[in-house]
Amino acid sequence: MIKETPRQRRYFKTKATILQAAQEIITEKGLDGLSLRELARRIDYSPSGLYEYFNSKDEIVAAIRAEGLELMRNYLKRVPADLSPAERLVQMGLAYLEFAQDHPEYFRLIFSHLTASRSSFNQKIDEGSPYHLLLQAVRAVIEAEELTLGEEYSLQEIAYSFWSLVHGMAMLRQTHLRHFQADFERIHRRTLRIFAEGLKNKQLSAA
Amino acid sequence: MIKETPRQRRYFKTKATILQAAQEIITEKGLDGLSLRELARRIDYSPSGLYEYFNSKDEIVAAIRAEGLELMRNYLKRVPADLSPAERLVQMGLAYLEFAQDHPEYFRLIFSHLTASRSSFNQKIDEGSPYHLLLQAVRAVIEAEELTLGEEYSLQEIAYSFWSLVHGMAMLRQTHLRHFQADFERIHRRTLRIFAEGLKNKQLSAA
DNA sequence: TGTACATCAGTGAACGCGCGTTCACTGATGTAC
DNA sequence: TGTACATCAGTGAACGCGCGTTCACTGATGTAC
Repeated sequence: MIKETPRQRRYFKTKATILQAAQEIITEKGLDGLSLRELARRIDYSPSGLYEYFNSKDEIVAAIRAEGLELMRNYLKRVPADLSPAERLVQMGLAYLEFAQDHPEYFRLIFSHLTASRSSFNQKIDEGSPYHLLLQAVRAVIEAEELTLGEEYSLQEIAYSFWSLVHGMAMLRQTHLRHFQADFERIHRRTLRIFAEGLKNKQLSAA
Repeated sequence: MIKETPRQRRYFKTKATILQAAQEIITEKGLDGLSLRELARRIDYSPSGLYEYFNSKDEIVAAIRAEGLELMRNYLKRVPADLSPAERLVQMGLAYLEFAQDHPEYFRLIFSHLTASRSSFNQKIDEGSPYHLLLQAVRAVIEAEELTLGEEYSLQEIAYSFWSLVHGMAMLRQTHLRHFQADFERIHRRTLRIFAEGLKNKQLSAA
């Protein structure tokens, strides 16, 4: 194993400090509110000093986006494996919503700029990606019920629909319904459950 | 009827020109790309001249947002009334998606800043608002089937779910899945149909 | 262990940019008699 | 219809701001002998 020199340790520590401060600013003021000057001010640094660690502002933002994506993955992976497939799918959706609620700025950051690496259903899915986790959960429901899907409405399309549903809930809650008071948690749980139960319906492909 | 003076006519015409140019810029470069200087340049005007018609940049943006909302309403109102209630609901969702696809910048503008005027399910709904149109379509489906809803999962919650579904589809398509190739139109139609048919299921409230 | 040197981390000033808004102004348009 | 005056639409320069990035630099830290 390679030993870390003090210099390297210091380097990584500073880098982490920068990212943390940047994340705080984004949380407080949104992505538009992030400037290198303020970032430097916050950690008692000169703006030019940041260029020792990152080549541009974009690079900093990209690093934070990656952190956010990792955090989101963790929310989804935290869902227990020993639930019934349908209930697991529901919990998956709720975890997605919880992430969006707990870390709205990460959520916005991820979806405002990060474009999917795949460009069609045929391409290989990045294992461990949020979408992959979701797709597996949907697959488990289908397989548990020994359903055969209509050729048209494939597994991936169902996963996409489920994703759209929770994504829309998360987005609306953050934007248009920001000040709307309701027991969203209960509504979401009920809706997702109906969706998951609906998957068991043999007539899926007949619509 | 009050006669329009030439001065007034000219005034409204210029105002419209400004808004149109602003809308074009937003379409081309997004909201962040809109500046009063460029706007003025485009219509051969000085930036300060704009203040004859609007008190601030925000006022211009707000005017455009209102236009966008009106346009969206038109998309939804265009859905024929003589369809079966379920099919009408489906068409409503597709119209929403079509609007988002045709006018992505309007769509983003509306949902990035415009906050719902209501703050709970109990408050009165603004008639003619997109949400009101949607809610009526959902109501028609329920009534046509003579269903009684479980007390918990009310009409408005169903409308909210449907809205979330189409909203998520629209958002994902514009952001994360921007470069993803698929027959979205077909997938959307199928999914919305399943949703609408699902509403007829008596067990709705038992989930 | 001490010294000479190389590398490194961080600074401060400056560049060049575009922004929204204000304000004193002027020439054109409309109005009253 | 002509004239004197008021109103109006639009200009151009300036204010004050904050931005990302570059660059010559310096003092601190590490390295080789």
